Amino acid sequence: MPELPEVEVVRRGVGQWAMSRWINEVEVLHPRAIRRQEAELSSILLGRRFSCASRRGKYLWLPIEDSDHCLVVHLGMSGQLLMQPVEQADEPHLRVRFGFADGGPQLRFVDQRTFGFVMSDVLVAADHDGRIPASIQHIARDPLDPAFDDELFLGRLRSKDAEVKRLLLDQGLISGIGNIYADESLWRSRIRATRAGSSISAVKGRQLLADIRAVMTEALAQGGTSFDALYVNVNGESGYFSRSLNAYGREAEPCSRCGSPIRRSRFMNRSSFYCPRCQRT
DNA sequence: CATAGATCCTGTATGC
DNA sequence: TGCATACAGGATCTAT
Repeated sequence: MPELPEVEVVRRGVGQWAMSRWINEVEVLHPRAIRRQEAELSSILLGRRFSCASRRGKYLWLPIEDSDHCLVVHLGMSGQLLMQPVEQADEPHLRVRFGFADGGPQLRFVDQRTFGFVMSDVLVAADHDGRIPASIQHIARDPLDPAFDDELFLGRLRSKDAEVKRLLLDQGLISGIGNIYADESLWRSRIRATRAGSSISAVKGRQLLADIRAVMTEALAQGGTSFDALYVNVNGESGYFSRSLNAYGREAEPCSRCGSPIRRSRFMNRSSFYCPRCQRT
């Protein structure tokens, strides 16, 4: 599932291959993928160029040159942004095609489970620098953002009685974390997912934040190696299986720290993996 | 407001 | 072999 590191790899790929090229085609193959705004999408994009690729948490956006608009992209669970040659056959779950006047590789949005989307949006002033899409103003900065406010996050985390894992998954509190990196970060910090945010000490909270950054930075470093010129290689799944996971997906396998079998439990309609010995509370 | 749970979706894996 | 069910989970919505 694409989380912050995977989305960042996509951002770099799109930023390298889809910028400053005149857009002359927007073809929508599935209305759900664009939240039913086909007319807006075409009108803001045709005859224009993307100027750069930005990201906050799991959200990507591509500002449009000489415009207040942008293309917002969320990969959901199974979304992919691919750069594909024009002659390449359509993918089975191709949802939107963006073609360029230079006849070079197309930008394609492919999504099996249709939780992802691409949509047009207006850019508005952000709290500090630059502008962000209006629809993601409620998304908190992510832990790799230089402007992320550690103390603000820790204060909010420690003021809530909700379970710490749910708080990590709350994109309004800290963005970019999904089920996999939540489990991995909690494993590193030896914190049980069900613990209340208010029970986390300031010291432990800082350690958790450091572990979140460490696991994401390591994943990003590994994701970057599989990058290919014509294929923005982030389908979220293929990359991360090659990574060194300590908890996620390792039910019944020995904890790499203490040897106890990793356990799995249901939580928030999804699986949680943890070491019952290392993560006592 | 805070919190907990349901819901969207479809390909793959598993059970009988 | 065939059919039914479980599972994956990001974000949003609903109910309490």
